[in-house]
Amino acid sequence: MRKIADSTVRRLSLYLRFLEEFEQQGTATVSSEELAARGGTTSAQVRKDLSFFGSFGKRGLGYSVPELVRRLREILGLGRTYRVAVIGAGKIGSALVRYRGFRQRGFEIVAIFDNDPLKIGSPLEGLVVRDVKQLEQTLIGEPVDIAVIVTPAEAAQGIADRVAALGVKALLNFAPIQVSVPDDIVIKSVNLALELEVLSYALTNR
Amino acid sequence: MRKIADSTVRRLSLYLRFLEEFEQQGTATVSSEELAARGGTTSAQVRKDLSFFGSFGKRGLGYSVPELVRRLREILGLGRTYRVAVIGAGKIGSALVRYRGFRQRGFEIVAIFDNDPLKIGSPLEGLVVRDVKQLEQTLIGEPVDIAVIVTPAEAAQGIADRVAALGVKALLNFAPIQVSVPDDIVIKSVNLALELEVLSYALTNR
DNA sequence: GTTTGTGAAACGATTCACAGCT
DNA sequence: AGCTGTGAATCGTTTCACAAAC
Repeated sequence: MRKIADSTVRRLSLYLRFLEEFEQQGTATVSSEELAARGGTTSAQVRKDLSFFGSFGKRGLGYSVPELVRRLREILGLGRTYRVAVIGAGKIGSALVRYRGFRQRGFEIVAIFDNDPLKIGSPLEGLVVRDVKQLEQTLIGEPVDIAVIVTPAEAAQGIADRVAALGVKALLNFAPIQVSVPDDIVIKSVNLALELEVLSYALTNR
Repeated sequence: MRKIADSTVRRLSLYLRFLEEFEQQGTATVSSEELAARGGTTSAQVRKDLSFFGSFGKRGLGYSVPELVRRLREILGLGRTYRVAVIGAGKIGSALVRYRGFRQRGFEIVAIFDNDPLKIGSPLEGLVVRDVKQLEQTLIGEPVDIAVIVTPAEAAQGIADRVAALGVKALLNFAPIQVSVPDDIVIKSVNLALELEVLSYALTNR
């Protein structure tokens, strides 16, 4: 499949969210214009984004909401559930495990790890915090699709290397550090400090 | 000042992080090549990014680490502290308040709000959770620079409107929804569901 | 008449490549 | 000799504009 820009995929995910709202309201069809208004983009952008994957609309009419929802779910690979491991049971890690949004969208957290003896063994949302030393032995038996790294900066690269060696193909990194992984592994980073500095820049230069 | 691309600002923030490491190690100078290797980009990109703001290097030599740190801090507006209000004392909101990284980088959380009577009045990291009804009366007396929205999706737009009306010029939104604000207000969103769907897409299309 | 789908044009960001300084 | 700073070239993304479908 042709290479699709990250920005396009992100917008598709947004469109899907809006379409789900429209579906709930019982709206039958939607135009690229309406979708664009909702997402802060242009109708041409919406049509171009969709056109990479096919022709889902009817000229003069727009898009069938249920059909486009179905197609976008398919494109984004949301027809299945993903098994997720969280590494790090600190503030953000445990907040993520408790967060309902994950499971709701098909991402099931199946294990959480930490290296702090005070945390290891304690219960967390139906799971038990495991010793990160058991990462390999746990994930070999019960592989996961996605690893979420929520460790301090110093530990993040080491964990990334270990989960990569285990064959995990997707990482979501919350550690405030640049983590490098082999080409065949996809990694997305959420870097709070960086977002704040972008705001700081914007506040400063006006 | 000329419009600088968001991607450029984000890289500057990364460079700063690396330079701080170099500084701690006592490294005196660094080349664009070294900085690029550390950040997963190219030396031309590093030089171009910096060139928007001036000429900070010495040909044949590279960049003075302490000087470039100073310049980047200045460019990013990190010479001051920012007052931050967090709206929403749920899982993620309270994790943010407890997170040390904020204050370390000059972002001081001065108030946290919620609408849940069970949470209102309870202590959190030296603060007391306030009733979100008191948002206006609190922030008029003690204005903040940045509001962090950590409410459920339904409440996010309303909160954004209220803080915008209070003159807050920067928002960081964690609610899984597209929030719209007037042009003169800068907003950055961290959307977990969206990041997961980008991973899902990448896992599906390989 | 309305709205899609899409080549072509415009725009923006990255990479190249080299002159100029140390 | 080494490395920066920067115009020029390239590459990628967004916007335009219109023919085709309904």
